[in-house]
Amino acid sequence: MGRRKLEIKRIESKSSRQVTFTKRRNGLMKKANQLAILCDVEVAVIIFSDRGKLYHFAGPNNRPLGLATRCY
Amino acid sequence: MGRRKLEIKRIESKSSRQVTFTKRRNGLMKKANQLAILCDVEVAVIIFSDRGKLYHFAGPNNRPLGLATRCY
DNA sequence: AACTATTTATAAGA
DNA sequence: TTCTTATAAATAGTT
Repeated sequence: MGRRKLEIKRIESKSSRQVTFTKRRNGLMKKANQLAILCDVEVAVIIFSDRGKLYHFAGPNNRPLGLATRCY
Repeated sequence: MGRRKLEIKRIESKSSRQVTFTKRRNGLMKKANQLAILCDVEVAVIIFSDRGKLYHFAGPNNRPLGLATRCY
């Protein structure tokens, strides 16, 4: 989505990969949150790279989104 | 997104909620999968309703997406 | 289940 | 790296 169609394969450039990661991570979190609210379900998203981990679980009741991510 | 802007709040109509759930669940899964591939990270998505659960974890290596969902 | 009118996400660029 | 903008993609309402 954007100026040009992007082929879905690993982005070789580290800097580009980092930029795309940040943008798409935010987008995914937003979508997950919307799904949770609109459809009244609980959603958790976990993302981890091979070098680090962070995680965050869905909240106590049935609404929040959990997101975990780390990128190097 | 779509014919009209949708306010992000619980969809009251059960049938509409179900339809939206299916559409957006698929969209979220696709986005998660793209993120995993493009950015070379592992992603898991878990969705559960108050009535049922299904879950699926990220695969053994660092690529696949895990998705779990159930909607009533 | 399909179809589009629109909205949203986002790839490049600035 | 934060903002902009052209374009691709997702999807709300409809058929």
